[in-house]
Amino acid sequence: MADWVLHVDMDQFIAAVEVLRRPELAGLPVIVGGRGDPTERAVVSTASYEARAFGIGSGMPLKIAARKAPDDAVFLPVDHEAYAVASGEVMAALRALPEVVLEVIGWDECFLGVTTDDPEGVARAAQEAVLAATDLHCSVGIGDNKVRAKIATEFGKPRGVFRLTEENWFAVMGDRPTRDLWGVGSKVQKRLGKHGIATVRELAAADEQMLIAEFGPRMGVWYHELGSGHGPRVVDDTPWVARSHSRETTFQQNLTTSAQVQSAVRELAVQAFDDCAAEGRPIMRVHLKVRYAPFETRTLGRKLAGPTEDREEFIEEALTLAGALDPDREVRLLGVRAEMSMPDDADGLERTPVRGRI
DNA sequence: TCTGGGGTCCTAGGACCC
DNA sequence: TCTGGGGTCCTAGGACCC
Repeated sequence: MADWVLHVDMDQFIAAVEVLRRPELAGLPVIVGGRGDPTERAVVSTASYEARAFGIGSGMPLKIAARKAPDDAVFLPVDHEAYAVASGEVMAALRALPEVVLEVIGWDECFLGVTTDDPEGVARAAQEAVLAATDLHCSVGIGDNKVRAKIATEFGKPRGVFRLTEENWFAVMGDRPTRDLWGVGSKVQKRLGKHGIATVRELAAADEQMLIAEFGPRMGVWYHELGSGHGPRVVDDTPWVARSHSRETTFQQNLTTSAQVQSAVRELAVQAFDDCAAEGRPIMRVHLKVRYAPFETRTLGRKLAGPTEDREEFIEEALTLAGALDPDREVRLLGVRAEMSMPDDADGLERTPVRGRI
C-alpha cells in the first residue's frame, strides 16, 4: 500500500451549477460573470465548454467575451450563495469516502489523501460519489505529492483521471513551458527566461544559487524543486483559518474627486470590518488597494496602533490611508482589506508557497 | 481588447537593539 | 571620529491562485 494525493477539480463548476438549475441551458454557450451584463466592467468567472469553443475563458473581460460569443450565448450573473451550497455538497460527498483525508483548496477543488494500491479506483469512486450526490462531473489528478496531483488534473479534463509521478514527470512535463507549473505566472516565467530557462526540464537543471539570487532564499529553492515536480505530500484536513478579509469594488464610472473616494473607502471599510468582526478576532492592519485609470494597481498598508475591535477606529485608519492617494488621478477600483490577529491555536500553521487557498 | 473580487505568502530595505 | 555584526520588527509592494 502506498500513500497517494488525489486532486479533485470540478469541471466548469460555476457554469455546470447554473445549467443544473436551468436545464434549458444545456448545450448552450453559458458565460457567468459580474452582474451578467456584458456591457459592464467585469470579467468572466467561468465559461461552459460550448462557450470556450469560441475562445471565451475565465478572466476575460465580459465586453470581449460578448464580441466573441455567438447569438445564442447566455450571460448570467455570479451567484456566490448557490456555488457555496453546491460546493458544500461536493465536499460532503468526498469526505464520506472511506479512509480519505480531505483538504479544501477552493470552491471547486480539494486534495484527498489516501493509502491504497489502486489510486485510479479511488479516483473513479470519487467521481461517482460526486455525480451521485450533485449531478456534477469532476476530473481527478493522481500524484505522489500535491504539485503533481494538481498538475495531473489538467490532463484528465474533462471527466477523466490522470496519474503524474516521479516516473513520468519529465516525459509529460519536461518540454512544457515553466508557466504550466502551479505557482509560476507570467512574471516569473519572464524572469526565468532572462536566465535562459524556458522549459520545466531547464528549470530542474538550473543552478540553485542563481535562482536564490534572483528570487530569494525561499522562492528560489521552491521554483527549483518545482522543476522536478517536488512538493508537499501531506494532506491536512485542519479547518482553514482566514488571515484577512477584504471588500473591493470596481466603479462603472471612475471616481474623480477625493470626496467620492473618501465615501467609497468608508463604505468598503465598514463591510471589511464587519466580515472580521463576525469571526470575533481583532484587526491588526489595514490595507488599501487602488486601481488608477487606465490600469495601474497600487497597495498601501498600515499597522494599527494596537489590535482593535472598534469599527470607527478602523474606518479612521482606512481614511487616513486614503489621504495618501494621488488626488489628481481617476480611480476605477478600490479595495479595503482588514488583517486579523490569529487565534492562538492557529499559530505555526504550515506555509507553502503554493497559494490560493480560499 | 480590456482587464473582478476574494484571498495567501514572500521579499527588500529601513529602523532599532545589543 | 568612524565604525563591527547579528537579530527582530515593520512597511511597502509584488506575485500568484481560484
